[in-house]
Amino acid sequence: MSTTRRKYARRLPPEQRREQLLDAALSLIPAGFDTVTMESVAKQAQVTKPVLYDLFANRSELISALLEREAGRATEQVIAALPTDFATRSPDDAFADAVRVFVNAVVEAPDRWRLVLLPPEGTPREFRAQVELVRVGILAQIEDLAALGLKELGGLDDLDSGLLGHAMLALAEMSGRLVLTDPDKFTPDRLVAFVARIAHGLS
Amino acid sequence: MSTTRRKYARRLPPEQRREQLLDAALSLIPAGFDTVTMESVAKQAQVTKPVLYDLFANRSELISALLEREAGRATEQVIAALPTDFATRSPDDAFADAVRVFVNAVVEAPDRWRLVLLPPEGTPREFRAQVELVRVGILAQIEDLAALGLKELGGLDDLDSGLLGHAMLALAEMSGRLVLTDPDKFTPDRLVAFVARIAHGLS
DNA sequence: CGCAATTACTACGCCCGCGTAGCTTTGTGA
DNA sequence: TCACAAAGCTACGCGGGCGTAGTAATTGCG
Repeated sequence: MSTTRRKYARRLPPEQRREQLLDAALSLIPAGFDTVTMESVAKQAQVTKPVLYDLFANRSELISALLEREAGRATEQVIAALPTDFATRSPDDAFADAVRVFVNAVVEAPDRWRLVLLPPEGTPREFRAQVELVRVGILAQIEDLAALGLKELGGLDDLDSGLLGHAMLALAEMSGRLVLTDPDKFTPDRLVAFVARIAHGLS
Repeated sequence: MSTTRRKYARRLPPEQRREQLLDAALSLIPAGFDTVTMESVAKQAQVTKPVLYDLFANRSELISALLEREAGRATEQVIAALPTDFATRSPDDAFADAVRVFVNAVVEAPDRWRLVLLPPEGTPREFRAQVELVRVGILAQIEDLAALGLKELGGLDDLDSGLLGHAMLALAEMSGRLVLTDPDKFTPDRLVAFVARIAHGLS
């Protein structure tokens, strides 16, 4: 019973192998994080475990590296969405625009954003912490912007500025989720129009 | 080396044992769902595995029973929060009141609601599905109410009624999350005042 | 063309959670 | 009081994911 030897996988330099392994892992996530085992990733990448262990010390490191990569890319997209000026537009238009850019980012990289907005089963604590961290950063920026906007508009002293940022973020996230779960019904345009209407109602 | 025999646990009728085991499981959840193993639950309840297996066929059934119990209790609380009439109050007041009742429910059973609003690591697909189902039901009710409210107020044709319900739910959930994570800063009163202000702004 | 470095593979051992077979204690009612 | 049903317990086998020690194929460079 000569155990048939497996065909050698194509040799790859570590850099490339690393990316390929992360891609393999990413592709498994939709089925739930628990299915992202060292075994399954190796299999998915058509490679054996020791190869995986050459590049990532253990499961934790693999997951961590994967999430770092994706979170980084996601963050960049959000940063791009945040308005920085009120010179040209009124604050509520600025908010609507930010939501527009954000929703478009979601539409363009749905898999990535599903990870953030609708995390699958078994999402590691670590990742949620990372997302939360980014969220807090974003929130701070939104709050600054909101404060600026309020000052510019004036006379909205009855609006709780400490909650406004949270609400804006909540609405943006709601929009992102809706466009992910039901893109036909909830188009970017429709969502943006709605949040614009809400923002407008406030002033 | 006579293996010292463990002291017999107090004998309990199945009904009672069942509840106790579910309580034990519930108490483990904050540390993440993965830590809710048959072993850990048995240990927590000061009982051995076969006892557990007498009452729950397998891990899946245990978790399922636990979630069913908690989801049921949570649902009752929400149903109670929903307004049913507009006779006495204006629609935006009705919404604010609903949020008030809801936030109070969260404050009164934080562990339960943390499970729903801030699910811990390893939350089973099954539970998320269950929550989602309830959510959809609630959403439908909210949408009905919102439609009714809009009709009553009249002249708000520019407001996207298909999104209003989602937004209301999103704000309510945001409120629940905030009161869970930072109860000192975000008191029920403050949260309610804020959503009331938003609702008011719309009309 | 052959050899050394690099990359990949085989084959284990370990641990831990699941689930079960079969025995032991408790405590109630006849 | 004691028998026997109900409730618990011990002790194991299985499977699967983790991580590693040692070996084999590939490939590029002289």
